[in-house]
Amino acid sequence: MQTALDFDQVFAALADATRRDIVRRAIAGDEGVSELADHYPMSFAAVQKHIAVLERAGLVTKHRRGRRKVVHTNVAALALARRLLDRYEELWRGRIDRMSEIINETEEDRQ
Amino acid sequence: MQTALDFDQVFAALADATRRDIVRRAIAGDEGVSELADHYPMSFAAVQKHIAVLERAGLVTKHRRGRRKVVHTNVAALALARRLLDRYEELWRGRIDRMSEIINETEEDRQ
DNA sequence: CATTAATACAACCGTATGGTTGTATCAAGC
DNA sequence: GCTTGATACAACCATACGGTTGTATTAATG
Repeated sequence: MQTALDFDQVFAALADATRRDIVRRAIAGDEGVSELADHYPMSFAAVQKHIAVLERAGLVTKHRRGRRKVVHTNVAALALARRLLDRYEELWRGRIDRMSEIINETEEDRQ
Repeated sequence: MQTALDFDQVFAALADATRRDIVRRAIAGDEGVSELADHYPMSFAAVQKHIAVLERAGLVTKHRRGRRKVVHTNVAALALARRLLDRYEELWRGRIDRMSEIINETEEDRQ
């Protein structure tokens, strides 16, 4: 059920084009691991590992659906990552007064 | 002058707490490399390398200011990263019709 | 219940990453 | 123009990462 979201893991997971593409495809949430794997020019096991990275980061989840395991993007995790970037921008625009208090590595945020 | 923004590099750069903290501090844009380095429990060279990673990703720039080189966050790059996440969320909310056309790895976006 | 499609996991390999120390360059200031 | 504060860069090390192949587990289905 994923505890605290770890920005290190989230951003590291997003730092790979294949994984971002998996995230995008898994938004639809209708493909299993091997179906996803078919889209990429690498082994099934490699894609499986990519999905595992995304899963550990909390960006996707797997749900058994018949004999497959369907991969589903966790939009909440994406939203949290986006909000961190938002706050940097707000900081820049000067909307926030006390810099130090706001972003003290919000690693302890819960989703 | 930084050409195309590479999401791999941007997200990889953000996948480290020290670097995110540097990004945050460099929003103020008033600290040089060694001043930044003082905040972290690692060698000056290590921080220098972190800044180099951020610079290569286009997230910060350095400008000579007196005898120091002041580090300055490039908010535009942050905004582009945020926009990618935005689009995933929009995709999820079903606001966009033809999935395939929209996010085909927008790596070729210019800033 | 035996088969087999689908997924998981382990071992391995080359390269990248994050840190270190040491040396070199650069530009202010005396 | 020499000194020195500030930054850059190279070499090195341990560990993590992205890929491979091979084997094991799981659970629908005939």
